[in-house]
Amino acid sequence: MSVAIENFVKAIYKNGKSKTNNTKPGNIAKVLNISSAAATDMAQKLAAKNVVIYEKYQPLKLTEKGNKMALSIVRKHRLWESLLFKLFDLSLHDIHKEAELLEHQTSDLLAEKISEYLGNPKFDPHGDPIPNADGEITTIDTSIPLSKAQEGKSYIISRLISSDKEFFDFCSANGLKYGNTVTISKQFISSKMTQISINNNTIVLNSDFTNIIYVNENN
Amino acid sequence: MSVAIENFVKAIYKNGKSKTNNTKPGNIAKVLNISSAAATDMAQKLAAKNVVIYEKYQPLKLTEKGNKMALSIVRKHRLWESLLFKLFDLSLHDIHKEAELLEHQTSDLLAEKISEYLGNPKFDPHGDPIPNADGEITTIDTSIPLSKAQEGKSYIISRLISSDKEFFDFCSANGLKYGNTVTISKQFISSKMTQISINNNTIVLNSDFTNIIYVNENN
DNA sequence: ATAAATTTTTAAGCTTACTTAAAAATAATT
DNA sequence: AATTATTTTTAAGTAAGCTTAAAAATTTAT
Ligand SMILES: [Mn+2]
Ligand SMILES: [Mn+2]
Ligand SMILES: [Mn+2]
Ligand SMILES: [Mn+2]
Repeated sequence: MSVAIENFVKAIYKNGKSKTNNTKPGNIAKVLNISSAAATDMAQKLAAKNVVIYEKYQPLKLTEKGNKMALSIVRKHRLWESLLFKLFDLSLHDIHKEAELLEHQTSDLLAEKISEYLGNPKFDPHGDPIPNADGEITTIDTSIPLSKAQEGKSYIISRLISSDKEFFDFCSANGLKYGNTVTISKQFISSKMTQISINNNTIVLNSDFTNIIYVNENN
Repeated sequence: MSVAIENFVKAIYKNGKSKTNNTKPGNIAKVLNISSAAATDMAQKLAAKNVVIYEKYQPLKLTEKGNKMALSIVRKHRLWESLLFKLFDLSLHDIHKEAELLEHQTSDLLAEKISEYLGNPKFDPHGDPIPNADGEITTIDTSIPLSKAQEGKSYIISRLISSDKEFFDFCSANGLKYGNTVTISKQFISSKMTQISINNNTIVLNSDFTNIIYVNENN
């Protein structure tokens, strides 16, 4: 399967999981920066290959085969991110960009070696779960967005759901990183802002940020 | 530049260096497993891009630009081989196969990070020199093939010039590996065989092998 | 030097992955 | 419910990177 197909299938998978949940060709096209026409075309070709279920004007769905494909690519992506993050001094944004390419040129054997080397990690540096070699995600995600965290409580950062450079730069500059502890000092309900305390600093975040920073309770 | 172009340019570079020294389209085609027609076609396109000098029926030559390209890809290939060999339990044949793909999806930034992580190595696990970031090979290769080594002398293995799985399997099974010491017990001139001693074992190698195993004098 | 064999080039055609422009269907608004 | 706006699909076309088959040039052998 080509790089174009792999990215297409992965985009359907990811958009199916995200809360917008829009897997129509037009949306996939937007994500991949191609025309809707190209996306429709690809969808029809993948339907013939039994990777996608295509019905005119309907959202795209992955077949069992398509789902396996997507999870295999996601696994490779997240393993690469984990390895690059561990070995090199690179930002979350940079490792994501590199992994976006490397994921398509990685044999199953190499993926196993990377996983083994890292001690078969269950999460990547963004906090995203890494599917196992059978394409299964066994972990259960109990995390909530910062916007829903309780005032006064302490949490551990579990996910940074983004691929935006500026966001990651901001996070990195302020200690907002997987595994670090934050305390919610105030939730400004009407203005949808959240005031947190991290590393003895106080930061007020708007909802753009508090909706993509996920945390787990700190027990 | 596409993967096809990068592999093409690299093939011209490598064939220009090898002793057969045949960079005509037909030979490049054979190396890349494509038709001669495809190779001629590509040569003409790359001439238009100022990467290759193309004259009908003549060997292909790289321009300065093409040479830089080739060295950049070779650098990435050899850095990947070095990294994979260091981190994982993979054969020389396997790391070569993986590097053949990864080399095309590696930013200059990532290449720098890999190089730095490895302590800016000058040779890869096959003993091939790694060009620096400016595309220069600064080391001088003083090694000679085992077939030309002197009876009774001791040498250090410096290069294994091949990409054949069976060859690497044989080498690995017999301790024939970059950096190891061999002693030449006998050169059978007329039959072109060489008897060596390595790890207290005696092995007789034919010229297929002694021409691709290179060594340096052990001072 | 000629003829035969081999290699290279040209020509025509295919698939993949795109594009833009128009037509058709769906979704939103009044 | 009808109109309008938006989205999706179809249609036609392009570039890259291949293929095979035939023509042209070079190389080798006689
Ligand atoms: Mn990522
Ligand atoms: Mn990708
Ligand atoms: Mn190699
Ligand atoms: Mn390659």
